Amino acid sequence: MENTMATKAEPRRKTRSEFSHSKIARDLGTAIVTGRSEPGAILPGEVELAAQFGVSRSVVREAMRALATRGLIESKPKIGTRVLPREHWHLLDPVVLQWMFDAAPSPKFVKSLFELRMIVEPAAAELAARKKTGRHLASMGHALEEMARHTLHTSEGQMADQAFHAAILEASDNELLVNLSASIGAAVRWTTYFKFRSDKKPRDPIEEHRALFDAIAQGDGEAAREAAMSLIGIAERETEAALQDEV
Amino acid sequence: MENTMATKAEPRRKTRSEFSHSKIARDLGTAIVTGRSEPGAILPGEVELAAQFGVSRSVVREAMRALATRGLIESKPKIGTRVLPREHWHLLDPVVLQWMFDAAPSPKFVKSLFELRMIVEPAAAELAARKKTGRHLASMGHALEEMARHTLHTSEGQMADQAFHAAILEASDNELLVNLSASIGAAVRWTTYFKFRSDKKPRDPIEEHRALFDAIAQGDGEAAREAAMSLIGIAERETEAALQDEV
DNA sequence: ACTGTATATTTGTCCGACAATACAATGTTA
DNA sequence: TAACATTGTATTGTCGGACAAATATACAGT
Repeated sequence: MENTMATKAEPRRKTRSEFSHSKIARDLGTAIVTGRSEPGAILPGEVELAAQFGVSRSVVREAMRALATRGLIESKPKIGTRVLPREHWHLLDPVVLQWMFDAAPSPKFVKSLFELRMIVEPAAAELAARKKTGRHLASMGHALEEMARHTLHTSEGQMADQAFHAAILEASDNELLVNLSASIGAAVRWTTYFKFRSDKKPRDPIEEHRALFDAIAQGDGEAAREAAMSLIGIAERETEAALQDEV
Repeated sequence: MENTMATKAEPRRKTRSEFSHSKIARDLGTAIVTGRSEPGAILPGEVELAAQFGVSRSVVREAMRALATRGLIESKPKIGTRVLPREHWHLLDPVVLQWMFDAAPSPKFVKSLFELRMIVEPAAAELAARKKTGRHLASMGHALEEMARHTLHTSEGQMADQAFHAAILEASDNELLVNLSASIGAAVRWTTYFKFRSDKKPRDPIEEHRALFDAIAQGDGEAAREAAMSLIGIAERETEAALQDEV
């Protein structure tokens, strides 16, 4: 979605020039989720914001609409635009999640997120072990090979990692699980990939991935569940390390 | 949120006059989630839609922005506005979920949703049993009393039901679980409340609620998990019945 | 003290115009 | 003929100004 991924291989990947309203939504959105704009506070008026950003009021309004749709703000005539309390935020919206992780999410939030992953993803793996088809196993196997060949230090290996987990979710045959885990997994993985300082690279948990694959291939739901939990545990430790490494 | 709830008791609850862009977003959004606008199709141009709805292009654009934020559509110059394939939709967005259930969701979707609930909510109940505080138990107990007094056939009883489940989620001390389960539970419960034909009212699962409360109060995670699963099973059967009853 | 009214401020909506984009068609050249 | 460059064109993106609607605040009246 957001083209955060910088593949230096490609000569000049079409940047898909970001539109103004999108940029402004991100500016205001990150200000909110990072706490720079406190819940309950009133944002500057639309005309003032338009002046600040050097755009027309229409653009500001479209950005506002995007934020309101994500439960971050609420606008009323004569009142202005108020930052909503945190419990209204759509924290599982992929973009909101991205904004949270682009900054430094609180340890408690990270803990909550991995608590949720510990609930959902092992269950998804178990379902996948029960409902898998040959096609799913083929994509998983292929992705696993690619991961092993390129390692997670290359963008090809990272793509393969994503593909592997996406294939598991697809195999679970539950579109809601796909929706939920995909956005979470994506946000967290990109964070890990990009924020790690060069001297402490995350290791390749290739053995654990293979264990998960084998469990699913053999239809062993319980083993799949445990393998998934093991992988999430690794991811949690690495995410915490990556976030601590920031400034 | 949407004021679908018609409490005939109150004299004239402030209707909070719906804004045009919101109405148009709902019109187009329901057309998409119900399949009347097929994924891949190009919607009419903004000027044409503005004419159809009798509003200005700005209003149409704000509605579009809201839909795009929910992953339903994508707009590009010269191309137009395309309905995105289903896997892009934010199916767990409360409003999208509401739109799905305002119409007749496919049996497979309902099955997926309850599969997810069966994963998440028992886990939340288990967490609540471990992390509960006196304050949480107090609200749960109060809500339970109210439910028993008013029954689910009154709006007071329905509010109490919502409050009971909300208190459990709060007790789990995980804001992401709250976010996830709250919107799902709300959409499904409202559907059940309002779509049931008058001759087949849902029964009050007051015993099961009390069992869940007791398990949490005693800190018995396993019993809480099982009580929650039992309640979801009941809800699933009643939701299916309510949806089948539609025309 | 309370109630109703006036006002001011901010968002909501409208209109008309131009710019940017990316597909389609056409022409150009090897 | 086929690959490539150019132009055309339809649609969204952005702009600017204006008015309408809503509502908190201040004020007047009882």
